[in-house]
Amino acid sequence: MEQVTEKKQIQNIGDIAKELGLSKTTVSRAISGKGRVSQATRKKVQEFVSQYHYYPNAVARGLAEKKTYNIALVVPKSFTVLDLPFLRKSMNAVCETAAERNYDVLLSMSEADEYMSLKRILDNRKVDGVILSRTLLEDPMLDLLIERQVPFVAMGRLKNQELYQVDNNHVEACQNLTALLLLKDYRNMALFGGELRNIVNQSRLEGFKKAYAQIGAELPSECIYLELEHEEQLEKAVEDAVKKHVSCFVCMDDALCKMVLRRLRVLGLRVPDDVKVASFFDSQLMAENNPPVTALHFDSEELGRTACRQLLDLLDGKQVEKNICLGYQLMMRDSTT
Amino acid sequence: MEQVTEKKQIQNIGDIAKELGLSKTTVSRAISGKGRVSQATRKKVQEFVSQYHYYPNAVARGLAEKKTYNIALVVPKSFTVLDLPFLRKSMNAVCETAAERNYDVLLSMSEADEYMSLKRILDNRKVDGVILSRTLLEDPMLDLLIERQVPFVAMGRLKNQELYQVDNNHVEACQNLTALLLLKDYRNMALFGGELRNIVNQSRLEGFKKAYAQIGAELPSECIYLELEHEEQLEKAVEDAVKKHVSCFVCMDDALCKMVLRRLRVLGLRVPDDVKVASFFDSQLMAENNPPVTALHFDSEELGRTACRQLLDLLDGKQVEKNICLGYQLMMRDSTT
DNA sequence: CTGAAAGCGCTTACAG
DNA sequence: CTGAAAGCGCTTACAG
Repeated sequence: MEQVTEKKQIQNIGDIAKELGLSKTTVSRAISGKGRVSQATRKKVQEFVSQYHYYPNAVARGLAEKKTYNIALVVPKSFTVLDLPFLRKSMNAVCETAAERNYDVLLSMSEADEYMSLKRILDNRKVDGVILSRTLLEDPMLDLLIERQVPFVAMGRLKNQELYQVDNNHVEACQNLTALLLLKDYRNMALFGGELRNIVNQSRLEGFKKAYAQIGAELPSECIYLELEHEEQLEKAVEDAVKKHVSCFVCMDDALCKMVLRRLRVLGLRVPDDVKVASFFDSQLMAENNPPVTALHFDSEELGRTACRQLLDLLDGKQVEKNICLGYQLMMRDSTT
Repeated sequence: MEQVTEKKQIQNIGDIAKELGLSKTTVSRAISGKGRVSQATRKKVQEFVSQYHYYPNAVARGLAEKKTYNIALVVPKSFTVLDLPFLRKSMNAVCETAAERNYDVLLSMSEADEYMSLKRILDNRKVDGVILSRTLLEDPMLDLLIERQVPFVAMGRLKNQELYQVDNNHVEACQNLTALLLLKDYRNMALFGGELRNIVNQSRLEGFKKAYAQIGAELPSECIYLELEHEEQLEKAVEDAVKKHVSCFVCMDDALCKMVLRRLRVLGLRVPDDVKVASFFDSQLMAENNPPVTALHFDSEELGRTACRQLLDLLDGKQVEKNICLGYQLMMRDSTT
């Protein structure tokens, strides 16, 4: 009476075992590749599996192995418009690298000092490890991760060098760009920077200072404007710098740089004829500006890929370098000629 | 000899049952709230649980219930710079809404016509449902989702109205903005649009046309430039429009609008004195432009929140509206005065 | 109201 | 090389 002519529904290894007259154990081993199974049996199982498009239930496997095959990627909830291409590219690279090793990425979007989203994920035991997309001084999330003993990797420099981290060499990059500008004899420089709570801004400041030390020039401390967040603060800083006859405006990132450029335009100062402009962070907007802006470029895909590999290797129990340092490019453009 | 004075490690409901002299069944029921448990027992369990910061293993629960408490969020891998704030905000809203209901979000980044990332996630049975962040005509991902019978919701209009989708009323929004411009007597209009494969661009075109029909004016078919992707194509289109004495440049999105503005500047045409400009998609860049650009604004957080609720309700077996339509705002700014 | 038992779909000692 | 059995940490009929 029943119609059983349809293609059998294969839901789990039990079904396969029944069809093939094997035990679940053997089927499991043939699929996973772990444990010894005869060539013939393995081939039989594998052919069956691919014929029926069977994929083992990753959740069940995880439960048995006490793993989840998921990692969490923590990204800032709010970000300036201009930082996003960088973030997106590194997210892309993380996802791709994870997928290559059959891991999935859980998204945790949170603001600074807010880690409930990550806490929920850890409480629910949904991930094997975590990737942090930026680093802050005194980040409560770090304490949470350390307390829970969850393996994690930070994209960006961390205060504690014993923690896993991967970063571009911002210090050296900023030092080199600053030194080049000094060598071009752009001596009246000003530096515009954001929150020093972002460790990357500390690195940038450090690089800037090192260039002066290297060249043997005196640091223009009165022209270093930091903790700039709002447009008004920046406008005041730019005006102050103009009063001090600054002729080379160095910005810590592209968002600040965009505001500086806008302000200079309002003040009627032309780039590069009247003043020079450079940025410690590149983006499409820097390249597209008229004139194009000299900037430091970082490969965000490489950053994401490296961080993800580092974490997955760590999860696999491999020996992993704690402190990986990546390179940078100096994009010399018209704004500093 | 042994030191057992430390706080006991509570790993699972078995441990709790042992400590409290109850069965795992009762503990499970007390925690989940399902099934009858006496007030006293429930209280005892709950107090124990919160004292020991115990959280049930979501993966194990999922396996038993045949659920994962995960959803996948599919976002485009490559996106123009300017689209991102919109995407990020809706992603944010999806994550928050999911978290409120104790669901997590798996990130699937993929290009058009490429669905391996999603396929992997579905094959591995890692999610209960899927949210699509944009809609395309003839999207192979849709076929995959339908074939696999995975519940999903699209942010954006779908050709098949029987599928779950939530969208802003782009047609009406574009119609209204166009009509307002026509009523202001900006009759020499041109429309600049991207790929019609993006369904939202179809809606925009439809709205534009409807406004002409509504006002009873003749559609300037020769000034409708579509499928513009590369800057050169757009430049040619702008020049052609200028030749045809177009005085109001309407752009389908902010990215195109930015290019149009740049081109008009190069051609020495001032906004709004010489020509007017409007965009069917708002962003920070439109508001910050000099002059600020009239544009249609959509609440991306509302979009994400609504899509996520729709999906989670669907997964809960609730009755869900198939076709949700959200509003819009007309941001009338200096570029059209 | 409570519990023993079976089950979710896997893995993995252990024994043969 | 292969398999029966126990286990991962939960849920949920079923019985009392």
